[in-house]
Amino acid sequence: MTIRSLADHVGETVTIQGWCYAKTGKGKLVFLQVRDGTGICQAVVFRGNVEEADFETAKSITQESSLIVSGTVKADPRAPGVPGGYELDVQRVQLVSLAEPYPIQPKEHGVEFLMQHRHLWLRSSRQWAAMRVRAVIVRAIRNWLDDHGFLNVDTPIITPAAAEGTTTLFQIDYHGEPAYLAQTGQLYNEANIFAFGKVYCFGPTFRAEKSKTRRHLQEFWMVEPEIAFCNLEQLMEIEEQFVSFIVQRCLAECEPELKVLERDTTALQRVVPPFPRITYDQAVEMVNAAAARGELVPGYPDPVPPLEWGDDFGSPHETYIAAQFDKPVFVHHYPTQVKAFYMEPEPDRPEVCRSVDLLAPEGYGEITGGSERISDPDKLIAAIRRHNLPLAPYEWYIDLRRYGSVVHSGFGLGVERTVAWVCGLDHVRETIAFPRTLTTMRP
RNA sequence: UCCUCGGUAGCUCAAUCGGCAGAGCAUCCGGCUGUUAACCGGACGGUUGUUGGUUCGAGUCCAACCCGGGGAGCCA
Repeated sequence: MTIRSLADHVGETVTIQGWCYAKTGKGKLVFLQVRDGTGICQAVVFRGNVEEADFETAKSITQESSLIVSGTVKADPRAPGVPGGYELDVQRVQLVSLAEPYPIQPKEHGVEFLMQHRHLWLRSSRQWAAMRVRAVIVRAIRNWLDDHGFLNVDTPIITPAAAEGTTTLFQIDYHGEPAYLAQTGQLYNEANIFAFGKVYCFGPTFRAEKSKTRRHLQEFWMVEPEIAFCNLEQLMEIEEQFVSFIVQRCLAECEPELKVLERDTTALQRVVPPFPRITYDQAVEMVNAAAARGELVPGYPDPVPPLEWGDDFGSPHETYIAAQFDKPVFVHHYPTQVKAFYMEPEPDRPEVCRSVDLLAPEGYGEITGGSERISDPDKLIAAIRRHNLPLAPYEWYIDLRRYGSVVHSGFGLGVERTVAWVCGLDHVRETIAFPRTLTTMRP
């Protein structure tokens, strides 16, 4: 019997095993908020309805003590909880283990304190809700890809030097040879599509960036689909279907969780195809027009900074652009010089490339980044040289263009940013059970 | 790396001009039949991040360092 399904058992006598989330009392009444992992339910212990010993037990129970309660399920609009509206009229209370004084109280705490108690903080309702939404998002990701002909082929986490500069890579010792934790599985994905057509990898990735913002973790999860016989326009169609499915699945399955998180779901209901598409050129114009008017960036104290054509967007630019739309927005055809070497330049305008980022609304930033990949071996070799990268480590990658090359595209979606956006959380550290931030590795 | 804000009781915070270290919550004891972060009464609780300096006197002023929050750059 789970609290999640309490509504289906009104009038029945049920047993719940869980933990005491909170307790209040009033003389001959004790109200226990009981958690069982699926929700929170109020258990009402009235002195006249239980054995004297059980009433004394209920009175003595401390926050987070483990317990087993039996009682009759009653619908009562006064009953708090998740989903709420139902409570237990208790007949039996059994203490399993009395908890020592619990450090986390149902009130405001500082970030540092909560992070030090992450192993306990996870029990709090908002953290519980976010982890459950994350699990639904992960399942939706896999379901959609599996149902649309993508084969899950995971890529290595230990990788040799990519030669793109190792400052943002975590180095490890590979039997005497330096190796690095993967930042992406994309190059391997490109090998895999030639064997399987459509693939995705899904796993943790690592960035040793000195980033200390609400959007950054040192270790984060990314799903990277890659598709053979797919150009940039087709890629955007796939992305909008994929992202919309994820969001709609959360709306369908996570109503209690989103309520706990106090998420305004009307913004999420709008997330259906098609998403608006603008070019980098148009985005620069928008930004510079706003800068000329001295417009403020939502959430920032400063006006929109102006931009030179050819510069990559900063966070304030992305936030401003995304705020002009009430859905995620595609920005495509970035300058070739600011993007990775493997992105296909536009044939009749090589200063821009066939790349696309998807910016989430409400300041959650870039949630996907993708592109059409260079499919001609000579163009790829030229691009590698232009970026001053050594050819030797990329020989296998160039090979992919030598043996049956095709137009192909792919993208990566950051799980934590997606969870933060869907949940309306203001920091990605709350979207993963044990976040690795610039300053926190414990617990 | 840079900018910015902060560090006082287990937690969240206060302390006026540099002049006795204070509350609420939590915990413990007592009371209450509808509580929602309950309420009422009582008790317990301090190396003011560290080191040095100025001063009759420093939580408060100065210097250096440590730790944390927010942001920039970079990125998903």
